[in-house]
Amino acid sequence: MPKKLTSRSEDYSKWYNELVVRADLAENSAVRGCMIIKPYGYAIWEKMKEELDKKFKATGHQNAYFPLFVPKSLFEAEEKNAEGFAKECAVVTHYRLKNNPDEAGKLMVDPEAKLEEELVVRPTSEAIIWNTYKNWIQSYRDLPILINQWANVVRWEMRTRLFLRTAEFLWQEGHTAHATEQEAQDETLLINNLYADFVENFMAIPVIKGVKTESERFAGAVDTHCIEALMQDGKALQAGTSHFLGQNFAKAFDVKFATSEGGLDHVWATSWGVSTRLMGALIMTHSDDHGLVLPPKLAPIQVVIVPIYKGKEQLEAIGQVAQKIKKQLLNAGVSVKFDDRDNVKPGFKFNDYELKGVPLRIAIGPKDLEKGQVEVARRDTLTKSFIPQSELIDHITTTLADMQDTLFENAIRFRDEHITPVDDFTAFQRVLEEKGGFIAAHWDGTKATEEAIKKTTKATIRCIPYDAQAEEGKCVFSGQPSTQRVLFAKAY
RNA sequence: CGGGGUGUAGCGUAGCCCGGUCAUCGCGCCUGCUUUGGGAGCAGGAGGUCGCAGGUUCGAAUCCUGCCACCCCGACCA
Repeated sequence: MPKKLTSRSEDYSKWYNELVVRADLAENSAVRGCMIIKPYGYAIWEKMKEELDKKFKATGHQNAYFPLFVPKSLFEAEEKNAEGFAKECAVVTHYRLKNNPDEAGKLMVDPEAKLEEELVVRPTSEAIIWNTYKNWIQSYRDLPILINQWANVVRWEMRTRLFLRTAEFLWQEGHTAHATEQEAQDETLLINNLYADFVENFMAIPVIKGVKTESERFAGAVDTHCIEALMQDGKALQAGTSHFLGQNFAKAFDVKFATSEGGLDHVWATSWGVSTRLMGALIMTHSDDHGLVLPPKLAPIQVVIVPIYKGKEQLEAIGQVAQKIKKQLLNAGVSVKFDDRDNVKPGFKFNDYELKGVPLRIAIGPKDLEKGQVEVARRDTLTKSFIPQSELIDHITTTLADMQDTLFENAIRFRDEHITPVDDFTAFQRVLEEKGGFIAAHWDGTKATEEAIKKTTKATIRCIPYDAQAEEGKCVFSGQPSTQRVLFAKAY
């Protein structure tokens, strides 16, 4: 755990924000609660998009795009969904500005240009998409529809935080329509497992797969499946969700299809999404006091080559070797940058690439040229070693693979050490206060208990894990009988 | 919307209690030379309506009033 994160959450907050800014990932925009994702940060997002897209397509999904604006009447069609998001909607009411007659050079909203019907800026796209699906679906032959869209959405949150909760954020949202309940249930599970696979094996962030309780469920869903991650400060982060929507939206938007048996039925639906929030998870899972640590699979730059030289002649000699190495690495499928900038010193570059989380750094100086070696530094362990140039490519590829595994293993170890089984409420509060992390405790299954625990401890039920084992016990709060443990935590 | 805090150069800050050559310092930026194996050194330089608007005073970054913005803690949330 980074040493700057050891005391109060306030320090963590400061550390996190500073890290984000200094690692050149993002900054706050002039627009309240919005975020400017800088090129280096966006490159990471693009790597994530690319990998997710591959997975979606491999499972039969297609990309499409739907409008940013949702007419209010459509938005309110599915009552629970509308109610759940109503408090955080940006709304377009006018379509024109005009010159302000009272103040030269200033504009005002033209009262003549009031929209007949307000447009909601999508906080999520179920409404506009289901209104469209209505026209696309007549027969069971039109099903399933398996569509994903990459988009921005707006949720007017009270308090925002870079990557974790911004007023506008980027995400993908999948919206599928199926002929049978079973098929929709299978889809929900398929995607939640796909998310888990992506987050664990690509981002090296361990997650717990599970189902949300009723009060944590997506507005309008029958069931919400999720993946929950644990951050270094002991708080949980919902990293992705996959919802089984039942026939709620089909009924709200009157989407019926002719079944193969000649009947008429409402279609079954799912929706699912992950967002730029995952980048927040990335930062808070792997980073240390030296900056970001990126798992090699999603690092935009996997290897950086830094020359150490005096004068042009040395730079040229080193440059030749560096270019050769660069070419070999590129051929081996490794992304490389040769940083021959002359206006900053090597020490500056070392620190800069550590801050940016570049997995491996190769330094080449005159001494190395003589010995036919290079210095290789590893970001995660901050260790250095000298490698003969002849063995370099092998060394790099195996080390990158090893880093990916090691980061994941370390994160799993941390996570597992922070899952604490607890059987009485005093211990519950103490563990939450002193240690943080997940608490595995019995729960009587009632909303009232969940509410009461949240009120007294700020901890919520993160999920009922898929792999929760049947076990007789008593609710940690009410003492009522319970059949399995659920996971509690303070969450972002 | 409740409670607390902060607004001084691109960023981070000193000064405010106790009004008067106080607009301080660091980072960054520009120019030049020297540097380059872990965030360079020296010299010179540019950059400010002290959040905004009133008020008190001979005089306000400093005191008073109002407003605005941001941050933190609650409620809400991917």
